[in-house]
Amino acid sequence: MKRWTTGQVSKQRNVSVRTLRYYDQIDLLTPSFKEDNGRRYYSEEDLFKLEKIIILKSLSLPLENIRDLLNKLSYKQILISHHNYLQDELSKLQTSITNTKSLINMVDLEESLSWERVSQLIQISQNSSKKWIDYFEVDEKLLLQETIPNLGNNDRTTHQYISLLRRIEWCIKHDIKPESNEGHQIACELIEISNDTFQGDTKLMDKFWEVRKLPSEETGLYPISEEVLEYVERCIANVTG
Amino acid sequence: MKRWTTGQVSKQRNVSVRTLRYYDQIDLLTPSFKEDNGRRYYSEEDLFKLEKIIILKSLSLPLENIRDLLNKLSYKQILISHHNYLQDELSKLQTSITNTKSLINMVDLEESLSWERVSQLIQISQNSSKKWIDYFEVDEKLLLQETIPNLGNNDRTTHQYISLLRRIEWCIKHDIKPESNEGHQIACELIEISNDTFQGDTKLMDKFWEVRKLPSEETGLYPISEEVLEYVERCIANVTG
DNA sequence: TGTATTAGATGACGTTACGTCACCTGCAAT
DNA sequence: ATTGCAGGTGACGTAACGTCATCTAATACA
Repeated sequence: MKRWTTGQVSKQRNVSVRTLRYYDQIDLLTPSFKEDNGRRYYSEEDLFKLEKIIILKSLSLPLENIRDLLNKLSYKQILISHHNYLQDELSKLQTSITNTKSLINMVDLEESLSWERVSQLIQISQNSSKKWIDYFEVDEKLLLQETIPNLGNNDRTTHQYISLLRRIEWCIKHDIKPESNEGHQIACELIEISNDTFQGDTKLMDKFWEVRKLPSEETGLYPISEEVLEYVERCIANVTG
Repeated sequence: MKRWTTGQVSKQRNVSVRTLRYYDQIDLLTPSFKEDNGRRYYSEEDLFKLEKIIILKSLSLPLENIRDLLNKLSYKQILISHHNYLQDELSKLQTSITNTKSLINMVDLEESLSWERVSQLIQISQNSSKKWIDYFEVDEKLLLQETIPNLGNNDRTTHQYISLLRRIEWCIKHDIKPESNEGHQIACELIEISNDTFQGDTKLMDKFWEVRKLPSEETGLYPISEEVLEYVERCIANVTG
């Protein structure tokens, strides 16, 4: 029967010798053989046990709990809970990534970050976003998912869309009416982008703007103030009406 | 101007009050206002700083290092490194998931697991010992390396860059011309490293050196003096021209 | 207005999962 | 014979807080 020393196990399983000694000390993994000279020798079974420990540890389970669990759980049970854990982490990671992308875009697009905006964005992504899409029908979803700028994207449309929002904010700040030339210009560009996005489906477009008006905590969309939304409505009404 | 107490920040950003006090204690995040009664009040700026800290911490960067470079890195640089990190985690997770799945299948199919098989599978997913610094760009590494002494960074390229810069400074001090033998040698090594770094992308390489000419407060990069830059240009021109 | 209930502050000690250090031992190799 | 490892045993150190006990000021409410 094969036996391994601490050093060999250490190299093989990428844990420190100290760790092995520690595990022995706290009675988590005691090597099957211990000779008079005090040396530790690990059996194949021990290695499996170590592997179990490593997996359970990766679930951020404290060693004390692992010790209690080790003999009660089968390898399969452990693997399955590990798998579930990984899946959880995966979805967390994915929202984290979109979130980070959004922030990067925000830094790019806004000259000065306001805490309010950033914190809104962070908050939204903390309670699992992506809810806005639930307001739509299956077939509508397909189109939207691909085309709606969600700030996590780096595409041109997103940038255009956001720079338009910035321009609107600027207009509001400088008291330039939606009925002015600038407002007209903005409306035209908005319509162009929208046509692009919704591929001429005006009904869907209207519905989208309805959803837009809901609070962003609910929809998980990039937060747009009431003022801006009103401006959009008015300048578009001015053009199309 | 808005101010937040420890409790409010704690709830908002999901960190414990103890943590905030600790960060104050170690001079990592000292609240902008501290009243006679001893209470801590955080400003908007403080919140941004906290957010930066949280992100850098997620790269498993020790708090001490975070303190040293918090002011030297822009929000965007931090976000991008974070993004790199997340991408890395994602691919690690994905392989981890696949491996776990196949292990579960193995347990299902073979009544007895052989250690050899299992260990093969697990070994693959382990060896990526990236350090936090690896999530930054080449040029940012220079800054980091300089800011945080004894970084223990094994990145050969960064070391080469720094030692070359030292050599150039030495040459300037001792009035050794870029057209000299030593200058020639330096140029050759520079070109070699650059080729390595940018993998033959000369455009990117040019841009790299262009950016270097801007003041470092603007770029947030490792400051290289005019003299050194000129030396670089001259000795490279001497070789390639 | 007085009082009860918090929210906040300050030490001080505890915690986890090891790292690190000093020093000792048995054994194979030169 | 000695030298160089690979192994061992305490003992202390560490990071990033958690968790008391105790005190004080701010706020809520009767």
